[in-house]
Amino acid sequence: MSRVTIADVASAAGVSKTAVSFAFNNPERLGQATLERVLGVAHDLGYAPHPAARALSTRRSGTIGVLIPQRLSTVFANPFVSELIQGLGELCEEHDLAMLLVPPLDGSLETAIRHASVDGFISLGLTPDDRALEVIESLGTPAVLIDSEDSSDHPVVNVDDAGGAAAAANHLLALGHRHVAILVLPPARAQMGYTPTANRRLAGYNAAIEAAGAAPPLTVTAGISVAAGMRAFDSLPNGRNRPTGLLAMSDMTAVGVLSAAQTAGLRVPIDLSVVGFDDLPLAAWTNPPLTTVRQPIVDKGRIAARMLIERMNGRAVDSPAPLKTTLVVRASTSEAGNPDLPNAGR
Amino acid sequence: MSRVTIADVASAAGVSKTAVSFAFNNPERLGQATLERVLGVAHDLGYAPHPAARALSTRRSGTIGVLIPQRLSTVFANPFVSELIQGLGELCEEHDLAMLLVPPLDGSLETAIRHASVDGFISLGLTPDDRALEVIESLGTPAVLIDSEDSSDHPVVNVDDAGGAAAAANHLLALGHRHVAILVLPPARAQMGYTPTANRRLAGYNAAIEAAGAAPPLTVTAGISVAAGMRAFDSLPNGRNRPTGLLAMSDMTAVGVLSAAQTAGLRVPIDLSVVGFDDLPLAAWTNPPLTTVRQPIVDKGRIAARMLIERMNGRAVDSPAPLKTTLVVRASTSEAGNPDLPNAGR
DNA sequence: ACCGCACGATAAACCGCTTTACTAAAACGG
DNA sequence: CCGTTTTAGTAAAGCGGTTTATCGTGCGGT
Repeated sequence: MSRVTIADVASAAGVSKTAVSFAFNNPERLGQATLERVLGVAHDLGYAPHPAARALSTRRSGTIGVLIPQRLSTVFANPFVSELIQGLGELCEEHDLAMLLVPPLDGSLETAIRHASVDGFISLGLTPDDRALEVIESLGTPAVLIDSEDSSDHPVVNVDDAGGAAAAANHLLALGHRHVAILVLPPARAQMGYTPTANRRLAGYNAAIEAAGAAPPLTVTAGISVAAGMRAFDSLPNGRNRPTGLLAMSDMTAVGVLSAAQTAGLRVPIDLSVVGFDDLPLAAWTNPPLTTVRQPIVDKGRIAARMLIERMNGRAVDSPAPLKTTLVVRASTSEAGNPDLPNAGR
Repeated sequence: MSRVTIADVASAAGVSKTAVSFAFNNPERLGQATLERVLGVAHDLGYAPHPAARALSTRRSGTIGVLIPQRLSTVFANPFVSELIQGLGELCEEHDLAMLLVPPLDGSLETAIRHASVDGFISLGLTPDDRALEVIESLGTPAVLIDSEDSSDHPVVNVDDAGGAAAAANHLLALGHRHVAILVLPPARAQMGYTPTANRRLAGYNAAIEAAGAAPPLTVTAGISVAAGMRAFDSLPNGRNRPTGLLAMSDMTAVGVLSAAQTAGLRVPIDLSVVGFDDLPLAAWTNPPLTTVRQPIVDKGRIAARMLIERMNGRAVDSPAPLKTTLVVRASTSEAGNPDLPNAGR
């Protein structure tokens, strides 16, 4: 019942293990006749080299690891990750690589990293000083960071978060909104500051608002989920103090706001304008369709994977310029209503 | 620069490799003093056993493989997979397992399977006679099938597709729809028949329609994507031959229909009722919110993972009864309009 | 007839860890 | 005080491949 090994093939074909190995990895070193015979026997026996043995001896696993900063069930609730994986996946398939999801192992991403048999890591949203990255460093495994800060150690692929955020804020400001609230992303991992991404977006929002001379915005922390968006909406001040425009750092959060606002009896966008971030596919189908900042998530994955593969092949790469973000105006934003009119009740 | 190995730790601690190994895997076989010393040295050196070496020698990789029947970019465009991964992920984290995504390797799932270093496989939507499963068989790796047919070889976790489909069809019929079309899922892999899932749902729809004595439904093949849904809608007969009710086998397809129908000037649900399948989270936010058949996707993942882990530990498990599906009525369905009235144009 | 050289194939070391004997020393029982 | 367990630790044999260095052989050249 046990797996057919290289020795089985060798003896069945009447050659040495070396010959079998060469048949697969170095065919030109074998005579035509034996090559075919070995390959034939191997195929008949259904032989395939044991991945772990191969990995041990070649020091290559043919796998890239994707560091999941939180529990899989929370991270995969955000379609952002799916998009990213589509991009990463494209390159993986192109290069015959498998993809290992690496979530924290009993709470520790560091130990998970140590246990992962991969040739390279993609990290999502970790600050360059995260302990996890030190471990990767000490392992000598190449890595590419997505949504991080420029770091001397690893190349980073980012988008123009600040620019996108500013565009979103300016959009609301141009529509006459003067009372705006920001829904800021929580830290990726416990007891750390905002993620680099959140910081840049926050800066972008604030800069635009300040430049317009509007009131400093209210900021509320809201996770990346519909439920978090609903909670965030509910925690907003009510009545005439309620902001007329909301800047969410994630489409999922924005969807939650949409939903909570409407069940509270508000009309979107008439009573409340909301703009998201990401432009996930679902942003086009929400009710109303979501105005949001588009970032090229799939590209991000593609580019990061391409860079990682380069690094895995020993070539140096440097971080590309931040990818463009663009505001996509749909139907969740409109002119600010007259704040003196009574709003629909809650 | 090279990785710190067990020999390094051994010599640094003045013991044998065996002792170091015992320190981690068999602590009780070491004296208190040496145990602590070894552990200390190992920690200081940042030692972690090489995963491949460990896997080779223990014949365990601490990883489960998820067979992706198509390209990652197409499969992950369907939030269904994200949900499933959330379920699988919960159990993986609980049992300290990593998760390897295994898409076809140059077009062949079989070779991808051979190259995957995993302790077990989860398969999505493969028929029990798929060649891929034979390979798994020959490897002696345990597997659990999701959305397949009962098979003597592997346990299967399914939902009550037929029941759900019948409920959906009956819903439309009860609303007076007599002219209904079915959007059936395409085969999972080239040159194969419908997926087991598609077959069961089709049977459920047809049984209900037949029982109601309604006209045999038009069936159109439509992939699981918004674009496919849009195409499917466009391919429908126009004018008074256009069905008044649509049964989609996936929420994504249904969303595409929603969108295409509305841009064609139809009002949903007045001119066209559509019901999806899955009850993905996004079904609640579409415009209008989608009537759909709910299946417990996350549970499916959880249960499948639990079963696989049991099997990996040598215990036999048998397939559970199909999980319940329930119709969730939202706003994309309503009474059939009078077919004699002119419909809004296309 | 001899030398040198491709060519084809192989033996053996190695990758880094686990685990099965096996041994030396210490504890124990009578 | 001696034989018998226990305890603490080790040497060495795998696990299943890859790869370097080596070895026959048949062949062309002079």
